[in-house]
Amino acid sequence: MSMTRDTRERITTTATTLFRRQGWTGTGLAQIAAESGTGVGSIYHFFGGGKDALTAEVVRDGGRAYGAYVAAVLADGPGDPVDALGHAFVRAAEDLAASDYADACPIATIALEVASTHEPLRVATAEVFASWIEALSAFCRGVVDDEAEARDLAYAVLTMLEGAFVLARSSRSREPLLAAGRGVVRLAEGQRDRVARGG
Amino acid sequence: MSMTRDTRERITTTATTLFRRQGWTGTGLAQIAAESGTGVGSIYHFFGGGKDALTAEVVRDGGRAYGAYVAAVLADGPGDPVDALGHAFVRAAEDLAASDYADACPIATIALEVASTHEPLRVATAEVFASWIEALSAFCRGVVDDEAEARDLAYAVLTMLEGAFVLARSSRSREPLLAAGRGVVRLAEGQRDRVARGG
DNA sequence: TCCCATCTTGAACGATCGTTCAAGTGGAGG
DNA sequence: CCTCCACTTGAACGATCGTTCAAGATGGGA
Repeated sequence: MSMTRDTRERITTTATTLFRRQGWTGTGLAQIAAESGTGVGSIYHFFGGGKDALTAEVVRDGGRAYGAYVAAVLADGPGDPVDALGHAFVRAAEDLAASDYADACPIATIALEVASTHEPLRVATAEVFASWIEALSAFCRGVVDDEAEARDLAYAVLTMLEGAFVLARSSRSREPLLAAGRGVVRLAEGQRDRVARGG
Repeated sequence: MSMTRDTRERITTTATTLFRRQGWTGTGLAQIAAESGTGVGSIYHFFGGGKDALTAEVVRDGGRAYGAYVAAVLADGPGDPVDALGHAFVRAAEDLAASDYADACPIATIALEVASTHEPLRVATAEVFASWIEALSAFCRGVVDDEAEARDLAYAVLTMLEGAFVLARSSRSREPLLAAGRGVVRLAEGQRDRVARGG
């Protein structure tokens, strides 16, 4: 019974990795079980709802973990929030290249696959994105005080990160992430200047 | 024999639609054949390489068609290039909502699915993205004269569009595209100002 | 008219999909 | 020690996957 925690955790972390790299429909439960060192029956023991239930937990937990990771990168970065944003994109580029361009956003691929085909999972991904926007909006208040403008900046940061992940994985290059990072810095800097000048 | 052109075209357009909505691994040849009004054998008649060959053509043709569509939207929009960019995001939001949040980028989902699993198709998606960056860079030269800065702006525009598509389809909302559009306008305006002021 | 290349059809193949379930394992609590 | 239950195992199910192929339909050129 001491293995309970381990097995369940191995299943979710393995599923997170495989969904991220191969997509949701492209990953079978047999592969998840095999790479977790267990059998398909154990997946159904812990996740009575089958693949859907496992995926829902992977989306929620993966989303929470990745949000915490990004928050940590922003907090550990340069003190100036604009520089911290730029730094985060450089880190993202390094991390992605280090994983051989495999491990980017843990839910983006799933989100696109289920958006028009699986309503409960679509909602799960939407909730994660919404929580990220919320957290990023709060951070962006350190750049622009206006709430609506901070939220727009948060959308700009997250959409550029997600889009850059797509281009970077496709081209196996850091350049999209680095270019997006420069864009974020210019945009945030411009917003700060605009406010400082009373715009 | 007069149906030849029609059948082949019906197959590719059906595949383009289904891949875009359900993903690549999530779409079977049987469904493509059925919704094309033909049989699986006909797919193999026109695409000897099977699903891979069909997908490669869908990626290339879909990428070319979508690039042309975006170019047309930019050309038909406001004369000022910055306003045209903003207008394009509004149009993208309207188009996406009109398709019930199903039809966004024709190759993004495929790109994420194959990036780490299918090298030939990964290269095909990368070439499409590269061609879009090339075209967008040329357009952005109308905003900033410096080639490197125009290219960075092009990366910002494309990554924001792709990322906003992910968030918009997931949340079934125009807001990510509209917010990204405002961000693009602010960024491009800032770049233009910076150059005008001799920055 | 007949030929033949082009195109269509649908059955069949082995593999894998998500799911179910019966049988077994093993360690904590009485 | 024995019971009990959480946990594991792996075989089996029907459905669908991508692919192959033999056989039939079609229609313009000799």
